[in-house]
Amino acid sequence: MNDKFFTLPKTKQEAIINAGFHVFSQNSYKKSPMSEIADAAGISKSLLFHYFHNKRELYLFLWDRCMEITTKSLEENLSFVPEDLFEMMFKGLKIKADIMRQYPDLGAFVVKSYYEKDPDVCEDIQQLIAKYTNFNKIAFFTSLDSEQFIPGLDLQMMYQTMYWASEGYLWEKVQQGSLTADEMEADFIKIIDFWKKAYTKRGLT
Amino acid sequence: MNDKFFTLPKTKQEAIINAGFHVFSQNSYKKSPMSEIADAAGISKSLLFHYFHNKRELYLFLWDRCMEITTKSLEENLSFVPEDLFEMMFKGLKIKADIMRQYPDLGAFVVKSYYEKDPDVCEDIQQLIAKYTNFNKIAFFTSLDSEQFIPGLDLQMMYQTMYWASEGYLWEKVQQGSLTADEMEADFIKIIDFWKKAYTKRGLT
DNA sequence: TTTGCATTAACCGCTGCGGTTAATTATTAT
DNA sequence: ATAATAATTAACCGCAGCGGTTAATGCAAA
Repeated sequence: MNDKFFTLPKTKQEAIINAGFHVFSQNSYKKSPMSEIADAAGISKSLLFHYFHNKRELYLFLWDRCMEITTKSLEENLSFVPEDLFEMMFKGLKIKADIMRQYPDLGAFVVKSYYEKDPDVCEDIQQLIAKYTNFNKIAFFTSLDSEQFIPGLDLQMMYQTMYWASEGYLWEKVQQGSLTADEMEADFIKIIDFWKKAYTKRGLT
Repeated sequence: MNDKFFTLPKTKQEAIINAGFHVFSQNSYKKSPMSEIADAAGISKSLLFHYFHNKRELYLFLWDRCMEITTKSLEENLSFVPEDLFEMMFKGLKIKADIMRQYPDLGAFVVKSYYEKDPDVCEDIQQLIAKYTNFNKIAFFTSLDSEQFIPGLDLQMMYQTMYWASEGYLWEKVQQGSLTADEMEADFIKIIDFWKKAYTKRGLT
């Protein structure tokens, strides 16, 4: 790729990146036109080809940025890991919200590219994916077998359903196209509070 | 459309329908080629155009079938509505599983077409959607303010998170492409059992 | 063998794609 | 002011793939 891309003002760089995330997350690789990305970024197609020599290069670059963005965010925010599961969960979702604030379609892009079949990029992605063990699993680092939960509760199932619920929530909001990170954070405070009350000993009454 | 379609053996009819659901659920309306649908159905493009005069017609027909399939399934399975919320929830998910068994991509097709923006079909879909108040809301018909739940529990939040979790579960499985209805049913038994234990008075201990 | 139907191959005009080239605009140096 | 240089785009190219049509096949019944 052309290094001049990095001399661009950060806002323009991110406009292009987000445009890429958006288009590639909505369509398959093959059916994601460079022209559409350029339009979404507010530049001409020619200029986009000036920075990235071809579509493949842009796509792979975007994937690389994904990893960079998320790992960096994790490093910054998980310098210390909360003991409490709910704290942990909330922190994880907050990180996700923060990323989403800046890169609204990054999450969808990751998922889409994860299942991309196009032979032009498929192998490269699969190769890079190995490193990208995402932060959904961080909760496992936290101790689960604590005294705080109501006795007899299936803790693994508890975590599983909580995870599914947050995914379902996100999916609903994304589909509606109305996911602001602020709203998300506010909702998750309520949701996690509900779980805490329902699942821990001193939660209710 | 050409009525000869209905004289086809049911298996072939459903092959075409499922092919349509599949392609239209993976791509936007505009980027869903008829040729791809024909291939997936195992027939030639010409023959597909013989049964459906144009793409729009096929698309609208598929939407119509969606409504038909789901409403019919609801009528058959909800002749009586269980009082218990968890029974209700399980029954709803079982219905969804049954449909998915026969039409694996129906659900995804509905969602995709719900948010379809193409002016060729957008208005028609939006018009038809009004009637299609889906069965996710049926749980509301069941009495929630029962004595069975542990006191102080936010029942609306409980239902909401349960709903999100089932959506998240389904999404995960669909993305993995590994959604067998049997596995799904077995999982839901376990999941709902967990909720029942956690949320009702006589659940644990 | 012929009729009639199911099915497809081949085709058509056109759009939109990835990518290039030449021209235009904006910026800087002199 | 002007020349030189860089940023940006309009116009273009060859081609693939689209929706849809037409003419040709295969094939069973009469």
